[in-house]
Amino acid sequence: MPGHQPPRGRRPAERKGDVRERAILDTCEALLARKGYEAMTVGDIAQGAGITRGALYFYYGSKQEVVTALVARTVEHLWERSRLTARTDDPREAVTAALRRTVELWNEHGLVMRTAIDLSLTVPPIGELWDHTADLFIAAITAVLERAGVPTGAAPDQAPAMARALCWMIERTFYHASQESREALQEASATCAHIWLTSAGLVA
Amino acid sequence: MPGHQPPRGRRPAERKGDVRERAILDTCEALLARKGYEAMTVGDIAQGAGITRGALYFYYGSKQEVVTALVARTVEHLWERSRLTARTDDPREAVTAALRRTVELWNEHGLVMRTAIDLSLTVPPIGELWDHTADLFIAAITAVLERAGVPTGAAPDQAPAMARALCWMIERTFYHASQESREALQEASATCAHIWLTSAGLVA
DNA sequence: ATAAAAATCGACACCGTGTAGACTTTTTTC
DNA sequence: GAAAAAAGTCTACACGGTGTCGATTTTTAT
Repeated sequence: MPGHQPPRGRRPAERKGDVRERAILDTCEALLARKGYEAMTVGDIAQGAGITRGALYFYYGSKQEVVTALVARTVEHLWERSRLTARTDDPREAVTAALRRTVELWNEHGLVMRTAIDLSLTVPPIGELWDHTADLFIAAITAVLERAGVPTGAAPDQAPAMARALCWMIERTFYHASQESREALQEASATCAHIWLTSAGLVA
Repeated sequence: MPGHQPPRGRRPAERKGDVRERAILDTCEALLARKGYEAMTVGDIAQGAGITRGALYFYYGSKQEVVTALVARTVEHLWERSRLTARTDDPREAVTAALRRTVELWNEHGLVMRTAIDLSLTVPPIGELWDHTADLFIAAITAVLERAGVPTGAAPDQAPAMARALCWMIERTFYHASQESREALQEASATCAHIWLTSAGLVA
């Protein structure tokens, strides 16, 4: 975790396999875009990465494992970005900042994010990854709601429950919009912002 | 469509195949609950319905077709229920009535509804079925919002766009809750009601 | 009763998966 | 820089699920 372990000499202490691994994940992402999860075969991925099926199984035990690794790589990115987001005291500003960031994430990683959502049910490790990601968002939304004066508590009309519903609204709305176009994503963002602000009592 | 064609004699003019078809769909639903879509095999369904794989292919061309038929049967039910819902003039009442109905639907058909959502991407006919269903809900929500004074128009903070976002919020929230318990569904309903009412301007 | 239509079966060919064992390349160690 | 170990790669195979075909039996209509 802390690591990086800058190679003692000045040349790459990078295993050949590390390069292959990245090639596999990149190919997987490309194929996901071109053919979709179902149609994509282990042979396809191997071929795209310039090796045979047999060799691929040296790295990953199944198609699911490959995709899980891809999702993990992407989701790592999301967490990174969340951590780096500037804190602000004004709830209104927090909402627009959060949604702007979300638009960026979906623009860059929409495909993998949609795949993660689709596979959450069937591939448990992906489900956990995505649940954790959602929890981060929910926590962030909860914080904003509370700062805006929505009471904390377990009741269905208090911050945590509302944050969960708003999170699902955003997830699903962006999920659909990201299949359409950048503009759709932009509008989706505006709509979500409006509902979020209204339900936080921040709109007269 | 109008039909029924009450059998001339007093015996069933019901093809043997009609019974089998129902048996297949019922078995499919049971297996979906027990093993999930991926794990369920055409052989399993056939066996459960008391026939061989070969015979099943006489009725349906693939596992996807079977599930599509099951979704169609269920969705038919949803449309039916929507049509029979009493019209009311008070928006507040309309919201609670709509959500009460939604809770009932998810209680009864949660499994198939979740399956339909999961397969919307990969099985186009199911995608169409579900899109159409969603459109009905969106139209209903739009109507309530407009009656509550939210302006009509294509802008992201006007009725149609908001209705879409609210629909996705409800879908996703209920999707998750229906995996938990009846109580979760009940609370989900309360939270959605609160956000819906607030964003319609119906909560002081 | 008989002919047509509907339903069922078993066998087969195909395709994707995952594993095993032999072989080659890269890295480490002395 | 040679030998040993580790990492990487390949081909071949066995398995399981799919969808199709032609033969056969059962049901329905006349």
